[in-house]
Amino acid sequence: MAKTTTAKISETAATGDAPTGKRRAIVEAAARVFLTAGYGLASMDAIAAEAGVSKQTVYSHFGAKDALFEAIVQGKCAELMAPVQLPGVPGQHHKTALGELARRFLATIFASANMALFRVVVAESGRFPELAAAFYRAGPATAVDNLSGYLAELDRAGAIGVADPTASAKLFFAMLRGDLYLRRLLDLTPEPPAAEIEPLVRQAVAAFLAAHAPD
Amino acid sequence: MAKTTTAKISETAATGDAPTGKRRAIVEAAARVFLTAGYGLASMDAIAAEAGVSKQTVYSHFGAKDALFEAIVQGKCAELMAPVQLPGVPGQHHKTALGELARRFLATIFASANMALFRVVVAESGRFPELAAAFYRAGPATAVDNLSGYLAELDRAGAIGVADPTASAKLFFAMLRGDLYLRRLLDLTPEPPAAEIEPLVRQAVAAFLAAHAPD
DNA sequence: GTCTATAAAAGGATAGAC
DNA sequence: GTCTATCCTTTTATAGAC
Repeated sequence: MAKTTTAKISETAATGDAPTGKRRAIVEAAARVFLTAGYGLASMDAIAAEAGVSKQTVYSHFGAKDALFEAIVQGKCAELMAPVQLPGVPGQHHKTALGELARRFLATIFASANMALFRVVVAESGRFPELAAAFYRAGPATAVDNLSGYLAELDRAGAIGVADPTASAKLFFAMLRGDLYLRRLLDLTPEPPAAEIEPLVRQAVAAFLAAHAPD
Repeated sequence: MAKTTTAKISETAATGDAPTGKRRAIVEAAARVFLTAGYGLASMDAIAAEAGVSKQTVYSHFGAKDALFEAIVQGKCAELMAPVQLPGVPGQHHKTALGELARRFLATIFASANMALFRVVVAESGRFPELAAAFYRAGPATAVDNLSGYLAELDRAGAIGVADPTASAKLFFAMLRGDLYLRRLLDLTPEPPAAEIEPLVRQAVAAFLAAHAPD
């Protein structure tokens, strides 16, 4: 609809960005297809059709199926883990701060888009080891780094007792993932509402603090 | 080799078991191919070749690709989770018993064969929801059931304080999986030796007991 | 039951016009 | 840059001989 006929509007930046929006359409379509069908069963035909462009256009932009897959997954890794940052408010009590972090963490990792990404990365970890490493760095490793710094502060302040901040941070997130993470990975249960994660947060924070009493 | 020519030895039970051992060969070959390539990229040709039989023989036994996949995964689910049973020795101290259970649990879930199975089940959970459910029941659910019964006993005996045995059992296994489970899922690290899981066991048991003090 | 073809379709990738 | 049409390979599944 709305043909521009022969007039060539120069809206294309040399390398990357939206020629007419087709590249963006391809990226979004590829994300949908790859994250639902998986790498093996996703077809370039299906991606082109979903994007509303020809297959050749897809190849012009990304060259090959594996390159397109890598581009999609790398992009998703960068964007989806952003919310899991440091506790936030500086003056608040550490129990409150940990609870806040826990809620944001669980909301992020249990989100359907994030679960779909993780499933695909896990499935293709053998064929695309760099993607698995990128996912781990962008997600779990970043979360642990942030929390361990905060735990070290709390230990210095005498609020809690933490001998190995990194190990304790890993333990904290592990307690939060819990059994529900397995059920989400296996697609046995839908994205849980806030009411359902609240008991998990309480259990994990309480257990963590009990295991890290000061002194 | 060793032709039986026309003589038909009646060693074939009506439905399931080894005609000449070919069915077994197909099952083992299909397991290898499916667990390394994944469902989408695994081909019936590759399975037949790996088994050393013709493709038609594979189809004669299992009918279709998805049926073969289901048979393989169901079989693996049943066999691989067997070692994760109750603590074992009846008279021992609960701290020792939990440590023993923890070691067996981690050795089981971190085993390469088990990780490969889990990756495939996760990847295909959308297309084969029954397999995902079967895996969860045979593995995590069974482990939790066993432990929660033991925890309830310990609580009645006053050894530890457990308000919700199921929730506490889930927490225990969650602490054990920890960060290393993610790294194993993503194939970022090989099967860890006993020396590497020992600190995790100690950390988890200590934290669990600290969080479940009696009274 | 098992094998050697073969059918029928789908997939990744490319050529050439506009 | 984008499209249509096409090449070649692989794939699932089946027919028919032994």
